[in-house]
Amino acid sequence: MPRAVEADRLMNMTFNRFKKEASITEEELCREFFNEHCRLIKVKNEKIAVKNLALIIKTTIRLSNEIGFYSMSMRDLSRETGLSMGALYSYFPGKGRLLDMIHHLGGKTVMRVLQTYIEKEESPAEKLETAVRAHLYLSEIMKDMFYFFYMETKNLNKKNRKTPVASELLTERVFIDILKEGVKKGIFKIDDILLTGSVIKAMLQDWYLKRWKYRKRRINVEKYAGFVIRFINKNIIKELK
Amino acid sequence: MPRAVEADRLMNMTFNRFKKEASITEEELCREFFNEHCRLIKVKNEKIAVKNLALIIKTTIRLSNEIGFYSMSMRDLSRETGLSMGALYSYFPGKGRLLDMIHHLGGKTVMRVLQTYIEKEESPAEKLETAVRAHLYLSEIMKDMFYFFYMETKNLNKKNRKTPVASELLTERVFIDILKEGVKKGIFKIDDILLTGSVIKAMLQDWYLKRWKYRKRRINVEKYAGFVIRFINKNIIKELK
DNA sequence: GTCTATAGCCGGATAGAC
DNA sequence: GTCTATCCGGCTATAGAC
Repeated sequence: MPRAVEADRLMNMTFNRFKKEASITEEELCREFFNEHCRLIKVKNEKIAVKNLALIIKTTIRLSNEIGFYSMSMRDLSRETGLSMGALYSYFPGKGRLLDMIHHLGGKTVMRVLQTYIEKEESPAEKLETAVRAHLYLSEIMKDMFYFFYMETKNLNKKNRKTPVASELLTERVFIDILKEGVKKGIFKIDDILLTGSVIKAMLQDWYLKRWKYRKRRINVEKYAGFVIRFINKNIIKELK
Repeated sequence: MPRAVEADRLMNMTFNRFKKEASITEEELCREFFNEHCRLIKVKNEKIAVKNLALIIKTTIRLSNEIGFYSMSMRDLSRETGLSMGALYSYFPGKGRLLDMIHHLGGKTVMRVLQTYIEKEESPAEKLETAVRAHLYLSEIMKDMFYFFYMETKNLNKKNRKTPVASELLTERVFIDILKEGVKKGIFKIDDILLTGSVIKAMLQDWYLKRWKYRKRRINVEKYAGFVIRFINKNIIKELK
């Protein structure tokens, strides 16, 4: 591949480019949230509702990540959002349901974005790199939400408790499918596809579970992505170099 | 290295061998717990205290892993242990302190065992394999406790909140030091030691954070350990094969 | 739509009998 | 050492005024 073309291709995958393209704005997500749950939301004015939902969701995630969802009282949420107790309850039916609703929103968003990006690529090697970068970049944009998802699963009600497990397996499957395709086409050589998929997922999760560590060490998401991709490739690319 | 000798060396590192050698019994840990905190424990008869502490700690970890420490009420703990509310409070000063005390015990145990095993080895390559296996095997023996540590950090009181962070960095450092030594001796070739250490840690943690996944797939700890070691080695051993 | 005030309940902790 | 009975503070959730 000519150097210029390769450089151009790689340019597509920078974090800034992804951020612009994906354009996952708080407002857009909250509008989706509002439309999906309008039956449960007493406030009917969309403009007001979306604005306050953004505030409520953002604050819930922040407080939960600081002290845990269960430790966060409705009074805390009221104080930090500036909305009264009564007002809060016109945006969701109860504390437990709020957690379920946020989880639901997040799960949908992640899979949608991931799939969109992977479908663009042709070769398994490119698909893999794209999937790794898309996952890492997405978790960088929505880092608080990713952390929140991971830590606050036990507080979900029984009906939704399986959602994170399913979501874990679903994103892992995306990687496993790419690996399988690569092996089939003779591009990858892999001893254990299932375990390779697992550790890829583990490395991706580490990025948002140990944010404090990587921030302190001044490692940005692009550097981490590059490292992870090379680390994986050493194990799966036939005759590297 | 002759085949028989290598086989013999590897024999030392099977999970069963480790389990026997390390001999980390519940009772021994609880005796340590009792001696360390006897000032706070009202029950003075060691035999009774150790027996009930074992019950309390085990039940606390089980319930916390099911529904979260914060969701677990003292009444739940009373019901599940068969001890009355009053009795529970003669074993620890309060719910919050119980959490701190269990964390303290666990952190100490992990580092002690890890260090003991690593010190036995000579070459960096052997040290690395031993460290990986010791960490995985230990987390297999104490899997509930490891999971508990990871998930229940936000509920610690402020004074102890830094303990898990410190512990994360401490065990990571063990691996980074081994990597550095290997590079210095010309055995390893590593682009980024810090990041390599990070992803090693991430792969080790995945073992106890996703127990359900690996159990379902019938992957045992030895298979996982072997895979992880090969995965790492492909990235750090000079001129493999 | 948002507020204040309050109902009603649950959970941590303890006193004191055995 | 362990139990039962009870206190009390803080929590979620709602009623009703504005």
